[in-house]
Amino acid sequence: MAKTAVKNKVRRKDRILDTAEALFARMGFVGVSMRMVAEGAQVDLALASYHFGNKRGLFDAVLARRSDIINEKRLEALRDCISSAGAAGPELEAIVDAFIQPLLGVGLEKDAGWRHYMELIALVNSSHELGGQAMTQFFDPLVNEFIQALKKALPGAAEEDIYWSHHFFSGALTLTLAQTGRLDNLSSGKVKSNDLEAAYRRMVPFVTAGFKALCKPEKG
Amino acid sequence: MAKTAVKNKVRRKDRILDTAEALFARMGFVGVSMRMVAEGAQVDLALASYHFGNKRGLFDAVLARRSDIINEKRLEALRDCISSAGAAGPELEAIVDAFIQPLLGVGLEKDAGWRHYMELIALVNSSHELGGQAMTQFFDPLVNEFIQALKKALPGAAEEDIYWSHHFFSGALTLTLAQTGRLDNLSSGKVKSNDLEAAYRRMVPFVTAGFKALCKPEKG
DNA sequence: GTCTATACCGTGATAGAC
DNA sequence: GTCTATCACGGTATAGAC
Repeated sequence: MAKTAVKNKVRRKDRILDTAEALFARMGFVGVSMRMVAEGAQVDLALASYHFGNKRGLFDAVLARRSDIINEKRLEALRDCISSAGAAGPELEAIVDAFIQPLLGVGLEKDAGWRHYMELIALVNSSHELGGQAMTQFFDPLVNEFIQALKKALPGAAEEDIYWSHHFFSGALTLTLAQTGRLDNLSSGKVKSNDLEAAYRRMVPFVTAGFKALCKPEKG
Repeated sequence: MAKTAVKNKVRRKDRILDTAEALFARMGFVGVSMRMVAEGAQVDLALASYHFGNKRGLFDAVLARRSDIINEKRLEALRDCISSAGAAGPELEAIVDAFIQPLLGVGLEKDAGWRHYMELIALVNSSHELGGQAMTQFFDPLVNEFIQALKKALPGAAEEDIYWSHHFFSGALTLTLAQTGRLDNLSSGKVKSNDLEAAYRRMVPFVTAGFKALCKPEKG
């Protein structure tokens, strides 16, 4: 039937995206071949090029698919904490929470697709080549919304201090998303780098205190 | 002369390392070919394999060369702040400073070689593939020294909290080392991601406050 | 939309001359 | 130590049948 054909078509396209996501996360853009993607997705080699134009088009499609989803959730969380706060705006801690809760606090890491996506974001954010381009494109429209809320919650703070604080926040978050296991080695197994719930609980107070210490009202 | 021959030999080996460092930093391990390294170093293709065994050997040699240098400086800074402190040990802030000052506070970014190396470390630390392996190998012996000092400066704190705090610290630091320009875009040019001195000044109070907020003495 | 087949080029590695 | 030459393989991309 037509229904089945359409369903099948979608399935293949999504299978290609899923496979590419997992491979890009583990081996980076250049480390992945179109052959590997096709094989993993159990699809013909030419099909990925047909759907996404070329390898870079596939890569961007992988990034865009879940950034749309996650940014919507984060924006919703931000709007929620703004609307439930008074006229003075939400507390700093609530803003910090809204930024990471949709990523770290909902068990996404149990889903293999999301886990691969998180690893990929970690890689991209720290890449001198892609970090200033792809992250700006896919995430910074959302980050700007958070920056506005942070400015309100930190009255009198220098803009530069807010941007740097958010940068440190971003570094802590994305390294966490990478789940490299380094922390397991370092702590002789006492801490698990894939325990995102534990990271989430601790990142909120850590980062909130950092913002408060750095973003004090300007003198004069 | 023999002198010149040896000098030339060393020069070539170092040229290979310098070129590989720059290329690995920008394109990652798989993104770089031995041919690109040879061409950049103006050296024959087979020479890199001769000196370093294979591509992975070259990569490890690149990582090891400067990690030895930088870790020695950091250890020296740590020992200095320990010996100038009293029996109670150094302040938390001094330990945090010792960890990043040799990297961020001495103008290393003006040297192209060091800049490439910093970009490379950023990439490796966030890589699910390499982060839990190469970083453990090349940096964690040093990190363990710092963890010991942190434990003394944060009496009664849970070990897990100290490890997580250091992890957030590491994320903030390595994203800074990447110098991706994302911060420039986000702030409309008000903040420059390659201004490591500005990052250094701000990271110390940010991270110190984070440690203090998270690593409080355990109850009961 | 899907697949077969293939063009064409770059890859890491090494054997062997000098 | 250095270089030439070469191997066997895997890379992206696409033309064209169905």
